[in-house]
Amino acid sequence: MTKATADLLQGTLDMLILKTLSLGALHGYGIIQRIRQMSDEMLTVEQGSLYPALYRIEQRGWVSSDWDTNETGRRAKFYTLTKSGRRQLEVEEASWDRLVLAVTKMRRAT
Amino acid sequence: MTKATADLLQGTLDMLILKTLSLGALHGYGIIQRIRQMSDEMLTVEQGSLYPALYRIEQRGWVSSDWDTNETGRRAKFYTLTKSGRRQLEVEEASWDRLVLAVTKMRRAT
DNA sequence: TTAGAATGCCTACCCATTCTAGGCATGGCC
DNA sequence: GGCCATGCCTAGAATGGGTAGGCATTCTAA
Repeated sequence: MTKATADLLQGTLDMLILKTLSLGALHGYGIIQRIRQMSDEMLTVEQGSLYPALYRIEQRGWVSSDWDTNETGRRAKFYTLTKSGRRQLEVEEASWDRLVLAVTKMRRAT
Repeated sequence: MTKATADLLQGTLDMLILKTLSLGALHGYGIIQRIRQMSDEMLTVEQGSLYPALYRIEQRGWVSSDWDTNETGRRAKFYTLTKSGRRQLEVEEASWDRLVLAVTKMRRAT
């Protein structure tokens, strides 16, 4: 049984959430869908991973949330990236790049 | 206090170990050094991460080990990549590539 | 010569994060 | 009415990397 999507590596989810929100405020369920489509269906985030992650991220001040109504008239909790969240996104992208670079070096080594 | 090296993402260590051993058998302490130098000092694996990882990896049949003597005459436990380990390395490199690709797509998305 | 650094292996415990597997409510559609 | 999609949430398991020790041997510098 081949999985359609790879498991995330631990530590990447925050970056993906912050990146998603950097394109505009969104509610949890929508974040999952947006990550799927932005990654061409390669990444799937489980609800059981997302909601605790959102909680953590909000505690750290990287997002703020408000209950609102979406375009179809349903209540949903919208998350907005804060200034500090935007900085955090840069930090996480930088260390992601750093790791990818390091692994690339390793892969090339002989 | 800035860290000289980033923490690894959970799930990358096995790949790094297997990759290192794909260049030739080596003992634990040497694996740590080789990972450091192959990554241009960007990656540091702690002993407390490495030895349990080697144990796991050996249990899974990806490496085999033998006590031997190194070039300086000291006893050390040398790990050798098995056939199955070589396949596993390919698998892990493929899913690493897949993840990097997916994240790259996400980063480019608007 | 002797202290300490480097080499070498190992373990117990901590900690963070993701996944599995549920639960619940509402709304749209057949 | 029944089912699926949308929407939020939680408890607990599993994973795996880090911290912080312990131990023995060899090399090196004061």
